[in-house]
Parts: sequence; structure tokens; C-alpha cells
Amino acid sequence: MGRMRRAVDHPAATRQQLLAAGAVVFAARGYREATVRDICREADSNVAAVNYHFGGKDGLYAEVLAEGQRQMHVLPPAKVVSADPGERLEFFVRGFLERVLAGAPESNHAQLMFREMIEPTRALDRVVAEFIRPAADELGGIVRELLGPGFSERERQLAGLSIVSQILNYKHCRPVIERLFPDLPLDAAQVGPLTRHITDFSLAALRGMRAVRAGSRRSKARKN
Amino acid sequence: MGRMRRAVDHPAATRQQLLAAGAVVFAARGYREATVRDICREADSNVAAVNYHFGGKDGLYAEVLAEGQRQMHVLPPAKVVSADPGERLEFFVRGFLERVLAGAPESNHAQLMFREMIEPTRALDRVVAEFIRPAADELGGIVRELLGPGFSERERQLAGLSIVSQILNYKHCRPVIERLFPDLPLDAAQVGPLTRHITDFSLAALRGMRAVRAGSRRSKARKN
Amino acid sequence: MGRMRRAVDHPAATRQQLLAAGAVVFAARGYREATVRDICREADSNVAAVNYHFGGKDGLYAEVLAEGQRQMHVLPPAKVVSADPGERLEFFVRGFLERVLAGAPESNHAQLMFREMIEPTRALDRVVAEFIRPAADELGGIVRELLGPGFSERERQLAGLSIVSQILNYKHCRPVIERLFPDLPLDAAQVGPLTRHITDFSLAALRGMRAVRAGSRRSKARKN
Amino acid sequence: MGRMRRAVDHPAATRQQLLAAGAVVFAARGYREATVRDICREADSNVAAVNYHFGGKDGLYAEVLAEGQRQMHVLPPAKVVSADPGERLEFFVRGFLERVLAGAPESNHAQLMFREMIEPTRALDRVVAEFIRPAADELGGIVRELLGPGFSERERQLAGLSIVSQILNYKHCRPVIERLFPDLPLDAAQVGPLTRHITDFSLAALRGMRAVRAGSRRSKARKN
DNA sequence: AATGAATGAGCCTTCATTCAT
DNA sequence: GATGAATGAAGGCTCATTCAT
Repeated sequence: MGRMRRAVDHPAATRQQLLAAGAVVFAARGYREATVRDICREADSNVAAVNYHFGGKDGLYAEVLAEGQRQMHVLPPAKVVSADPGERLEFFVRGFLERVLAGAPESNHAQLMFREMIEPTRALDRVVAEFIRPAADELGGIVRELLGPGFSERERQLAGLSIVSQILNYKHCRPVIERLFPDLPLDAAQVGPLTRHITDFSLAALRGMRAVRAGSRRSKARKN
Repeated sequence: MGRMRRAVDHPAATRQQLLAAGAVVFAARGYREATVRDICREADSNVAAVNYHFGGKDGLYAEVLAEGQRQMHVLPPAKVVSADPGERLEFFVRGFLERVLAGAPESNHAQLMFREMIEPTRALDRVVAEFIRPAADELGGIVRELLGPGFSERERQLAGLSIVSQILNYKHCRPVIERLFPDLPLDAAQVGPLTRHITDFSLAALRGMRAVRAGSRRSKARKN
Repeated sequence: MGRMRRAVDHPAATRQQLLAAGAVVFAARGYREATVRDICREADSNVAAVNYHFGGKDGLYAEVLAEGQRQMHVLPPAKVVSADPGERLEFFVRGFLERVLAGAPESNHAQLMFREMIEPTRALDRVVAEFIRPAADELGGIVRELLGPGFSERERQLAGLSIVSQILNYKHCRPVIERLFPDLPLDAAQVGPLTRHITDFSLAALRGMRAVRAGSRRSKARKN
Repeated sequence: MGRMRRAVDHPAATRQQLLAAGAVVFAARGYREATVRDICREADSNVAAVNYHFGGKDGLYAEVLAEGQRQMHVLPPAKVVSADPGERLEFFVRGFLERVLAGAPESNHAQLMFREMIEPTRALDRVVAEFIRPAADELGGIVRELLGPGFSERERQLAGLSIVSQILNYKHCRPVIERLFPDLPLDAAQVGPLTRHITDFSLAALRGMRAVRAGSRRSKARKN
């Protein structure tokens, strides 16, 4: 009878469909390239639905991002899992890489935040405050433990950036890496090997920095 | 007579103006966000000029990118400058960082290629083949020297990615870094400090990898 | 429990709220500019309420107008208040001006009818029949007394229009008058001065017309 | 060959067509009710033409209005045509009424300005400054001559408003008058009779005001 | 060789209305 | 009796492109 309707029809179902469709389309094409029409088609809904439920494209985007942050917080990132900072670093890297390499549909929200890093919208401030800074603080703590005393705040910041950049690179430069090394498939199966490499590389670097600093201090002491 | 015209008016001048304007606008806003109208205004030319000279927006973009590659090849990046692989790494990092952090107008073509890495167009294949792979090969050579024997091709690739990612990160995550560390200005003045950090970090990491591998080989040898 | 509701909640309360809100919004913005959503928000009610209670925007508008006519008839405009036609004219002008210049909220219905004069809807016929014609007849009676015999129906009509136009002008051309004479504030305080001017101006005109006609009749008589 | 095009095809013909169509549609339906699509259809042109030539609906409207003012200035309003202020008043009234009652298509611009008086847009300020104020000044001069000395600026302003309101009323209240007096056709044929009535009515009123003021001054003088 | 004008598809949004409880 | 949700037509505007000179 009448025309086809989607199976689920309980109240506010459309709202959820729009959030899901928005995550998919925004993640795939970015804020500007994504069109309300596509999102509504994906959500099997009317063109006006986005405006009704979210006040506009802006509103939907903000809500999708907020929803993403909520989902992110559900799975605790890397909190205290071990007393050994090396193990904690590995845990941090692995958790991050999983999100970066995951092809699963639930990773749309992560994709969105990675997009925000590159082509920021007004929403980036919030993403940084609620999502990125906590992660940066956590990594900063690990780095501090690994480096030991004698390093400035700035030096620890740069070290943290060096670590995190190795992970993000597989997201941001994926198209290039796939062309450059076609035999290096960037999928979930690579989480393990890449985690091991990045962790080893970074731990070696931090140990090296520590050794150099310790050596220079010793030589200073000797000179005195 | 008639309206004001740009100073240079010899044939094909418009074509050059369009190439220059295209580089500016595409670099500043990306392919999709850039509008033909803006480019033509910047080039002080007619709306139809892009279609006339390049067949369309696509054509202009491809031509701008090709032009960029030509200009890039003019200044050879880091060829043999020293026998010491550590110095060559530093030279490589510095040269790359200069392009990443430069605000100079001549860096438009570099910006464009960085953009291609993130949101690739059909032009990426060519960019990889003509611009990125040579650089990757060069870095690969340096890494091979620094690591010494006993490492697989894949291990050297990952090490190279770890190094280059630290540089690119200052391009791709600039908006985030500026918010996260407002006291770390990402301008040309930082090329020196960042070069030192990235070089030190990477050299320490490579040395660490080498030491570990050597150690494991010795212990293997001892066992035998 | 649930969300805040308006104080009055007995059945049919919504209907009254919609009528009131409709009067406010229609008066402020006109039929086309007014939106059903705004009216429903003003009435603290649902978007669908207008369609439910009045069948649509049209229906609400007609009902608001009818309601206005009912309220208008409650206060009889100027009926017999004096034997002197000059005093009755002044009374008529003052009563009209009060509605024209009033900023009081109860004047919404009057505003609506003034609007109907300018951008008529299908409702104008009824407004003319029930509201305007009685007033015109009353003014016509006053004019007849003031002019005396010897004037055609048409002449009396035009005289009446000349009088009423002076009043309505302060409504219809308000934006212009405010710009033209910024030191002439069109508020309730001006009712007195403007009443005096319009009455004096009109009485003088009518007297003049009468004198001219009488003179021409005398000279006709003399000629005979 | 190909599809039908309008007969005239010389450069910028569309621009003129749009101006004409805009005048028609804006005059008939007002700024808000008029749609760009309708205007373009009327102009036998594309939907985007308005944006191309005028930057948007706003721009077209402003240009139509400006065009109207230019056309208005072509026919000199009522400048010195006689030494007799009574004759000049009649000339002023007649000229104004012709515009008010004209059904000719060239009267669209006049209609537009009358609309601006009632539902002003941002353009009203300009209309007042360039079109209305000059007319008001001219009428003010006539009134001053007719009233003679002894009247305040405000009194002359009100007298001017009383005169002009009688003319405008046939524009603003046309729908009402047509219903109220169906045997009074508001067409060009009525310009003569209405001019006579309004002039006579106003002259009589001004003479009456003058006489009253003179009388009161004489009685004051006598008292002294 | 080059240009001002014109095009039509597509974008986001607003609106009065209808649907399904 | 009343409502939150959903609808589709329409609105103004932008854009890359094509047309006619």
C-alpha cells in the first residue's frame, strides 16, 4: 500500500539514520563536497529532513562530530595498562593505528576527525579540546617517563609529535604509500607489524636522546 | 583606448598568467574549493579563458601541476653533498622542511603536491612517479647506509616512512599543532630547530635499530 | 512532568492562542510574510495546530479578520455624539487617528484592516462591507450636513475621500513621513495636534466649497 | 537553427529585458513576492541571468528603482509653469494624479515607488532623497505662497501632507475605493475631475486657514 | 586569440502542508 | 484533541561550461 518506506519506523528513527548517513558521507567526501541531498538519499529520507532535525548542514555536521566524540570515549584509549612506559607506548600506538587502518564502517567518526586535522572547520577547536589534547597529554606523560629528567617541555613536545606523526602518516599519506609500496597493504593485518616498527623506532630514538643528554651532562660535570 | 589591461600583453601572456594564478588559488584552497572565476580574476582575465586555453578546470590543474614538477626539478633536492650519511640526512630533512614551512609564494607548487598526497586527484600518479619516488629513493639510499646490512627492504621502507612522516606532519597537521602548542610558531624560523630535532630523533632511532640487530646477530652467533 | 506548558490548558485554549498570535504576526508582517511556524511559536503550540484548527493559513487569516471585525463592532466608532456636524467631524477624525497612530497591542486588528486596504486578499470584500462602508456612510452624513444642499452624491463622495485620506496617509506613508520630517513623531501624542489640523483643514475646505457653490448660484440667480 | 531565441540579440539585450521584466514583476507583486524565476521567464532568459547581470535579486531591484528615478527625471515634474501659485498647485496635482491613475506599462516604476512608501525596503532612503523630497520641497514652496506669512514650518508641512494624501489615496486605497464606489472608475479619464476636486478642496482649505489666521491677528491687533 | 554573455545543473534552505500516532 | 515527524515544491544563488562574436 502506498509507496515503499524504510523498515524501521519508530519515532526519531530518521534522526539516527541521518546521523549515520552524515558520518558516512562526510567521512567519504568532507564537509564541503558532501551534499545534503546525498546524505538524505543515503538515509532514505527527505531533503528537508536535515534542516528539520539539525537546523541545516552545519548543525548535522556538528552533531555527527559530537556523536563521534561520544563513541570515541566509550572505548578507553590507553589509560594505565602497565607500569612499564614502553608497554604503554606500544599500547598507545596500537590503539591509534587500529583506528587509522580500520576499514570498518564504525571508523567513520575517526575518519572525520582525521579530516578535521587537515581541512579544519569551525568544529576543530572542539575536536582538539575534547579529543586530541587528552590523547596528546597521555602521550606526553609516556614520553616524559621514557626521556627522564633534563629535557625541556618543548623537547618533549617535539618528541611526541615525532611519534604521533609516524602513525598519522598512514592515514594522511595513504594514497601515496599505496602507490609507492604496492606490496604494503594498509589494512588491519598491518596493525601488528606497524605497531612493532613504530614502537621500536620511537623507543630507540628516545633512548638515544636520553643517552646523548646524559653523556653531555657527564662531560659537562667532568669539565667542571 | 578601451579598458586598462595588464602590463604584459604579448600573445600567450594570458596563458602564463592563468598558470600562475592557478598555482596560487589551487594551493590556497584545493582543487574543488578553487573556482574558475577566482582564478581568472586573479589572472586579470576572462571567465572563459581557462576553458579556452586549457579545455577546462581539469586541464588547468593538470598543467599547473606539471609546471610545478618542472620547476621542482630545476633545483635538485639533496644529491650528493657529503660522504657522511648523517649529514646527508640532515640536508634532506632541512630541504624538505623548508618547503613545508615556507610561506614564500614560489612554494605554491610544493603546497599543491602536499595537497595531492591528502586529497589525491587523477594527477597523483604522475606526482608520485616524477616527484615523490625520486625523493623516496634518495632517502632510501641514506637509510640503507645508516642502517647497514641485515635489514630487509620492507624494514628500510618503514624506517624511511618514519623519517619523512615527521616532516610532513608539520604540513598536514598544522592546524592542530597550532592549537595544541600555540607557542610553537610554524614558520621559516623553525626550520633550524625542527631539522635538528628530526635528524637527531631519526639518527638515534636508526642507530638503535642497528644496535639491536647487531646484538641479536651476535647472540645468534654465540649460540651457534 | 514533561515540558513546560502555557498556563491555560483547557480545551480550545490553543485555538484562542492561535487567533491572538495570528493577529500579532499578520499585523506585523502581512499575510505572505507571516509564517505558520512563527505564529505557532508565538502561540506556544505545534506547527500542525494551524492546519488542525483552521484548515490552513488561509483559514486562520480569515478567522483572525472576522474576530477583528467582531471586536471593532464592540466599540461604536463615533455615532451621534453632538448636534454640531463640526464637532462630529472632529470626533470622527480623532477616533480614526487614534487607531492609526496607536501602538497598543489591541490595535492589531485595526492594523490588519489597514493592510487589507493596501494589499487586499479575498477577505477585503467582507472588510469593506462590514467595517469600512458603515464608517464611510457615517462620514458621508457629516459631509452632507456640512456642505448643505446643491452638491451631487459624487461631490460628497470625493469630499469624504479627501478627508479620510488625510488620516490614512499617516498610516500608509508612515515610513516616508518619518524620513521626510524626522521631527514629527508619529505616536499617540500627535493625535491631538493632527486631529486639529485635519479638522480645521477639512472644515475650511468644505466651507469654501459651500461658499463657492452659493456664490455661483447667486450669480446665476442674478443673471436670471 | 537550434532552439528559439528572442528576436533582439544585440549585446546586453538581456540586461534591458531583465530591467523591464523586473519593473513589471516587482511592481505587480512587490519585492518579496516577486521571484527571480518569474522575472527571468518574463525576460525570456535564464535563471542565472539576474545573478550574472545584477549580482542577485537585491541588485536587480536597486537597479530597476534607479532606472525608474532616471525615467522620472526625464519628464520635468512641475517646475515654474506659472506665476500663479493656484495654477502651479493644479499642475502639481494633475501631474501626480496622472502617475497614480495611469494604467500604462511605463508606469511600473511609479508603482514601484508607491510600493516603497508602503512596504519599504533598504532602497526607500534613496527614493526619499532623490524623488520624494524634491517633490515635497516643490509642494512646500507652493503652499508657502498660498498661505502667506504667519505660519510655522510645521503648519506648512501638515498642509502639504493634507494635499498630497488626497492624491496618494487613489493609489493606496484603490481596492477599497473601487468596492465602495463602483461607479467611480479609477482610470486616466478621471484625472481631470479628480484634479479639479483636489485642487479646489485644497485651495479652499488653504484660503480658509489664511483667513482664520489673518482674523485672529486683526483681533489681536484691535485688542492692543 | 580572446571575450562578454548566457546556460542549466546543482546547492542549501524555507515553507505550508500532511502523516501517523 | 493534539502533536512531533516528515514531505515536496519552490526560492535564491553558485558554478563550470558553452555560445556568438
